[in-house]
Amino acid sequence: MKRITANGGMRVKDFSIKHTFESAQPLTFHADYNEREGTLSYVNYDSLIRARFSDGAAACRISVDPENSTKIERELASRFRLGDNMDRIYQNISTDSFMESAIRQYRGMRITLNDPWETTLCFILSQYNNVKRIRLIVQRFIAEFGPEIRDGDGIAIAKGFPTSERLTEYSEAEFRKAGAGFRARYVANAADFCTNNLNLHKLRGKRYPDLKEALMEISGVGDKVADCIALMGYGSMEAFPIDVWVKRTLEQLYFNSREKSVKELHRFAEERWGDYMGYAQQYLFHSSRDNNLTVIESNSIGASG
DNA sequence: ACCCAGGCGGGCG
DNA sequence: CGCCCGCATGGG
Repeated sequence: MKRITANGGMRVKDFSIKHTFESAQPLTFHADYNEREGTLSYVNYDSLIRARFSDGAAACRISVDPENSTKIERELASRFRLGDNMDRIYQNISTDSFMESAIRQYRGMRITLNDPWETTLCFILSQYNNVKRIRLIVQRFIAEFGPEIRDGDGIAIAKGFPTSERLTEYSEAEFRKAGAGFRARYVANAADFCTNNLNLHKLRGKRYPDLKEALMEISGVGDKVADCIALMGYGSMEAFPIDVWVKRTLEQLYFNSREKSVKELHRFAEERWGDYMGYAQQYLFHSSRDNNLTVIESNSIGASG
């Protein structure tokens, strides 16, 4: 699955940087990806991670700076879950023609594994919001509240993701000015709570139900956001975040467009996709959203043209 | 102009 | 438990 080649690069089967980056995960909100060049850069804690990717039918080729290739490759392997057994995952979530075509269209899209606080902040900002604007706000947070990242000579090269501790030094009004809107209060509460009351790193290793319960103690983190944090901040594959897109799609595909409660949909997902429901959710979410956006765009082009 | 977005807390019955 | 409401703000 992962092979080290002679020049130090990696080849990874069933991995697509494009589909992963575009699937509205925390990385999407703050990383810088140039599709034409195949370059990705983002800050992980205090270091700037840069890599070049080329998606291919057989595998994705990844090359990094040989200087500290071991460290960067370890970070990429963790962040993109390069160790996942995609054959087994695809086999388990290919339950019907919709899932089969989603896998065909977005093959290689991975669930990412991100820092728990980074994930928490991103998804608090995501509520009742759209992807483009979430990205805008997250990037403002980094620019205005994030730490300066410096190279070996002390020269500033980037800004990093602001820790909860750092954010306690700013006020709700400042978060509002950065575009957080009504979520500004949740951000202020969460930053304080996760700095003084709840150590997110100590939740690692907790079972999914306990993890979710603990996360929901944070004001501004409800059922859906807690599932997002469990999935993308802790790697709990039993988490199945149900947002407006997933809800609509599940109802249309499997319930003849009849309204179902989130609780019923959770039960349905657990029964249908079991241990890999988190992955099933990401393919449902991304394919329904991406195809819908494509339709809207082509419609508006046709109407205005 | 109107509608929507990876929802949540709070108030109500 | 379920239902309903307000919420800030940029883009289609």
